[in-house]
Amino acid sequence: MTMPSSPLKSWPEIQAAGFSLENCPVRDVLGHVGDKWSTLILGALGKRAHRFGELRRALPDISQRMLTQTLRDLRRTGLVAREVFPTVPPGVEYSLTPLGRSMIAPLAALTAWAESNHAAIRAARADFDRAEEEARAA
Amino acid sequence: MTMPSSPLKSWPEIQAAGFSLENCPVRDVLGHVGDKWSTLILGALGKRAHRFGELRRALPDISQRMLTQTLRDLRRTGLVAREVFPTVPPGVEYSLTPLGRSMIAPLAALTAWAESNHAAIRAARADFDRAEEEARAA
DNA sequence: CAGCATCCCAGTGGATACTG
DNA sequence: CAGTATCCACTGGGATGCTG
Repeated sequence: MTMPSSPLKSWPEIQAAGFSLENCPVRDVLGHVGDKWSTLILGALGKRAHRFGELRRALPDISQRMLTQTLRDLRRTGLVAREVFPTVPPGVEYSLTPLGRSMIAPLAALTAWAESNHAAIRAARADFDRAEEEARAA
Repeated sequence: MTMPSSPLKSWPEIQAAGFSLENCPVRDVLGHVGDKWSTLILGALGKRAHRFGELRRALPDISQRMLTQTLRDLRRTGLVAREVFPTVPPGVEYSLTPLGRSMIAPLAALTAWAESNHAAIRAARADFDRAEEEARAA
């Protein structure tokens, strides 16, 4: 997702206008949720702690740049913990913090919703695209 | 958020690796969640149906380009309905579909989580940034 | 009023190469 | 092994102007 570096000024008005959108943290969280990789990483770490390389293998399509960066972001938000083992070769283990674990439930609720409604969503998409196609033909 | 136009091939492995991430619809939904504007629009429409212009006013910072585009996307996913009133001047009303309404609950669960934990998140960020600052100083 | 088209820049994220 | 650094292509999204 695209999070603006400069804070939006008018969110107070926005949230007043409609929803439970706090100043920033909500956006931060939703940013992670919408992020292509964050949820995948959170999911993997939800199962068990992973080493860096394990995560790479678990998420075949992620570049190490994105993995590093996303992990950094998740750590910064307090969702993921990093532990370094001063062995040779060095090992680094990532795991969910208590905060991160507490997020799994609501996140899972959303993905569960998505899964149980994915038929409807696919149908809606198909309908929409078909209707659009017809419109273009006319 | 950034959704890839070309589907990822290896998600089967990815989801096998860790989480309940269906082929695509879940990503579609999470994309909307992470999107800068979708949740705001969903929230506004969750309160009541809005006209195009009302939405613009409710979301002061959105450009009409993004509003149009996001609404289109939400309609395509089946979350939002559009009704045209052939009046003069023409009026268009947007509202949540039943599917859209059913999504509000899990979405609200997540934003609720974010809100009740935003203190922890802010603290984590501050800690992280401070530690980083120290590291740079050293 | 609602919304499409064009232009354009900043930021995101991939590939690759290098380090502790 | 676990990153960091550089380069670069792509696109998300803002501003502006036009149409039904």
